Amino acid sequence: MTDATTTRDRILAVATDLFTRRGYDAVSIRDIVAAANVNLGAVTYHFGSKQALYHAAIESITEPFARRVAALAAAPGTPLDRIEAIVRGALAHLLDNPGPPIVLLRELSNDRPLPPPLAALMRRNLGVVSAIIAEGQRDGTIRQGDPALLAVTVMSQPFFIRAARRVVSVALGVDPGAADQQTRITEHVIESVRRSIAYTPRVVS
Amino acid sequence: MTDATTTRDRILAVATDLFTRRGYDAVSIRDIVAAANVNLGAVTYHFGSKQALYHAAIESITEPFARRVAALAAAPGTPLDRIEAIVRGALAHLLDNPGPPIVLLRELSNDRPLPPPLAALMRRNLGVVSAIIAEGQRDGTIRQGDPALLAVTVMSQPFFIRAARRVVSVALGVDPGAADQQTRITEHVIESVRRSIAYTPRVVS
DNA sequence: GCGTCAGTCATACGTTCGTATGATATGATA
DNA sequence: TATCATATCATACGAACGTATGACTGACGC
Repeated sequence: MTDATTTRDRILAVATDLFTRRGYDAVSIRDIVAAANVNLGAVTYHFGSKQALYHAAIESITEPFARRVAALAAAPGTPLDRIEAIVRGALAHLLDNPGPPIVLLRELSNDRPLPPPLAALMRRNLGVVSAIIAEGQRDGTIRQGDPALLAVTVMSQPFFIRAARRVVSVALGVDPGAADQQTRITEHVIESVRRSIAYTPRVVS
Repeated sequence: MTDATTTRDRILAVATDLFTRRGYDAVSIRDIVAAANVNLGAVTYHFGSKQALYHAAIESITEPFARRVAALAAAPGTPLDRIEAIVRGALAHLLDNPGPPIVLLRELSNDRPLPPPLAALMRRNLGVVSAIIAEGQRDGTIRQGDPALLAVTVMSQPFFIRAARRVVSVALGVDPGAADQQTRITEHVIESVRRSIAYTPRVVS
């Protein structure tokens, strides 16, 4: 079962899974090579070090996500619609691939420098979203405010909802992984995001 | 300088700081006792184990935060005003005490069971907020929707903004620790939260 | 004065860690 | 067939880990 790919690929796949679920420090090279059924020396040989493997794992997680967001941002539509499409797409992606939010939040919560692939992901996504927001502000469909801060508010929702799945689970008292729950959560997030950034003549006093 | 308190208290203070900044696995008992200027055996003696010390550290972080939120929730005012006061108070607290969001997000991002004091914090805060939201829904000032999900949306904002300080810093291109930035960020969060939960006759199409 | 006992201390135990080393196997090229 | 780079393998190394142990210290009640 583990022999379908090359040693290098198997290591990367296993490492991505373990690092995501447990974090860098809680995963040893020996854990990885055991799960991948390869020799202890293979990680050093193929990646150079544990840290280099970690960065490669992050890269393999963040790249598809950033590509998807970029594609949605480039689609036609009004700024608000494109934001909604991005949030919807991001949430869908993250519900299937919990890697990015989990790793990002974990890395944001310690003092070590942000791994380069993660910093790149942030810059790409926030840049894309805040450009759309600025566009919406110019045509009057999005409320005033710092586009960068608004972008953080927008993108934080899918990230937080997914990373804090266990919070949501406690809050709802049900399993948030069920399909109908996912739909409910998605619609809730979309509605909240739209409300928090759309232009409205007046907010209820 | 480190002799002002008892050995036990010094260990707890140092451990809280280190665990918060680096995470459980990245901090060794030897790190802690060195920083606290106490003997290696002191942690085992006073707390029993590294894990027990970790839980004590979490407790010391979350307790004041939960107390503050509970106090704000019990103050008089309309539901929306109390929500705003809670968000404002939570943000102020978290800007000075980054412990709770950092540790919470880190713990949410791995497979291990949530440490009991953290689970308790979540339940207390989300319970308090969703009760206020339900009250606001009954008197028509807060929009319809699952109170628990709305509570997550509300409380996620101060947590995320604080935990993702480095995201905000990248997004804004400035140091978010500066006082004027903090004010800007606070007002932004308040506005976003109010918009996302307040009842409005109609959202802009 | 003298046990008693909570607290502190140096040190040791067994384990696991990341990485290094050198031998062996494999497969394409000549 | 001989050569040679690539890959895999079993081990070894020194360091750091959490925890255990037993000796020492000093204040207190008797």
